[in-house]
Amino acid sequence: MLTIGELASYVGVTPRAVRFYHQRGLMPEPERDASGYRRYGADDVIRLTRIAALAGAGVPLARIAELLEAGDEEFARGLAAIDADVRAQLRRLREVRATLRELGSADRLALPPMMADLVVNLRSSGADPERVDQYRDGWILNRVLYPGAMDYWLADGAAGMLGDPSYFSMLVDTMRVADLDPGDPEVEALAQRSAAWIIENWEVQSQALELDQTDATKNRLLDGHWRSTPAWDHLSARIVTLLRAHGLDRPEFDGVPSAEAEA
Amino acid sequence: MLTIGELASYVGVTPRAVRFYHQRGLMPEPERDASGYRRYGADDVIRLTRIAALAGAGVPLARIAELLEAGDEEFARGLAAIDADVRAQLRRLREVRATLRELGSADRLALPPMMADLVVNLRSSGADPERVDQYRDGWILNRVLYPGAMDYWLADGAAGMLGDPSYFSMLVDTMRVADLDPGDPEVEALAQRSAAWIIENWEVQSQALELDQTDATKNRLLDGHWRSTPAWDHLSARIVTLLRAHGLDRPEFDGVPSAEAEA
DNA sequence: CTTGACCTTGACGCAGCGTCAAGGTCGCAG
DNA sequence: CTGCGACCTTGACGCTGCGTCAAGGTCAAG
Repeated sequence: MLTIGELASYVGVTPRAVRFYHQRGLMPEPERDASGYRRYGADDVIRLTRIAALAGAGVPLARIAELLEAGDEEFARGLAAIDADVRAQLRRLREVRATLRELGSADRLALPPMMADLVVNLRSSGADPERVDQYRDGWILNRVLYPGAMDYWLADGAAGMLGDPSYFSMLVDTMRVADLDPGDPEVEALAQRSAAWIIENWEVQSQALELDQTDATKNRLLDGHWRSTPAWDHLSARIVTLLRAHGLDRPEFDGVPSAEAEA
Repeated sequence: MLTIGELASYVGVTPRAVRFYHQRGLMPEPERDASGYRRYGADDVIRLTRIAALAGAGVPLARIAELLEAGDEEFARGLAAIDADVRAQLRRLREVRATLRELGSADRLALPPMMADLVVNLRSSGADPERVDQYRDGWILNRVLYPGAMDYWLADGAAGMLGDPSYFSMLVDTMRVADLDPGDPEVEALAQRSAAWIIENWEVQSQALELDQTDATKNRLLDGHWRSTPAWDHLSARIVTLLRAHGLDRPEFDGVPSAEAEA
């Protein structure tokens, strides 16, 4: 007759695991000797071996209990179900790996690759790192709040728009003017270029925004994120003004303080 | 400003998860409004998004905290470590799947395929199911107690021995005689055939047993497992006698009651 | 004013054991 | 005979990442 330690070591598990299996009803409690030690026989070795084989394959203990009592076909069906489970886990992990690769760096975290590329390029263009962080976070925010718009935008227009060198150069300039005086002529020049670019791409831009329910709370969050320097406030106010003068408007613009109110 | 439920739903997690992240220090506790509700802003949305992205990739929360504070290279190194981790999990799961396939049915559980095949064939040969169970369990026991012997045996001799039709026919007969009278001539005939077969394969058999330390406790377990009917007891006693008469012996034989003692 | 949907803190539950803690036992060496 | 170290016993807490009550307060709409 074996003690619990011997039993466990033969099968390759720990005594604690064996006691746990008793508690869960996977194995019957064996008889005790005079001093209260558990004493095991050949049957217990066999049963524990079968349990360990299933547990090692990742089968949940509750299911092991059923499987060991089940007939052969039921056993096979149970295993098939477990295999399907394992396959699902494998798929999950593979996706996770893909995600991890996509992440690659902090700038890629939570952003689709195309956006992330833009952020990375912007950073290496010598722009103020904190502004780049802010730009990146703005996209994250946008994506979370208006995922439909982002998807549409990426699928339909981004290849052309985000790859456009003139967009990138606008971006670099936008980063640069953040800390200038709002009245600086560079700010006004950038507002003109930006408005022109938006007008050119108006269709794609506004269509995208139709896909999600725009919502005052969300817009306030986005506005709040961008409103950080006087130059940027002025810039966005000017752009809105220019667009409206061109007959283009969006409900979202209402949150932006008008250039007139500033003065 | 957002409530915890809004924040959570935007990012796609539950309020409970957000509170948990606070507790673990992944996110700072935000300010409360007049009635004690947590109020969140854009920064919180961004941070939570980044957290959720990492958590969704299976990164342990403790590590997420470090990663979010880390610089870009450290971030990349951290991700590489996590990726290695995920790869290890993938390997594990793939092994598990292989094991599951190998299991296939209750008879294959905890047995190498070759043994399992034998058991399956034996079962379909019409042998008494309970005897087949006992035979199968005997192999499981053997494998657990003397794994070295099993490995050697399978690698070196099993292909020839276990595939041998005469071994299989012996096996079928062994199942059949279990409930006969020990004095039945069939039992004696089987003993003769079995002894002859063992003598023929003596080298492989005894070499295998040298690989593990044979141990009285283990042998008692094995003996106890087989000693179940008078006919089988007699059968094994006769086989041992015949082998010894041929000059072949093993320490393990000592546990088997001699045919003379029976009489 | 009443609902119903949120919010608050606090606590337990889940899987599968690992890991003390505090005490009793076994077997062997001195 | 006595120690000593390696076992055994039960009981209880710890780990991960939240889910899920419970018991109460709050908010917005009808």
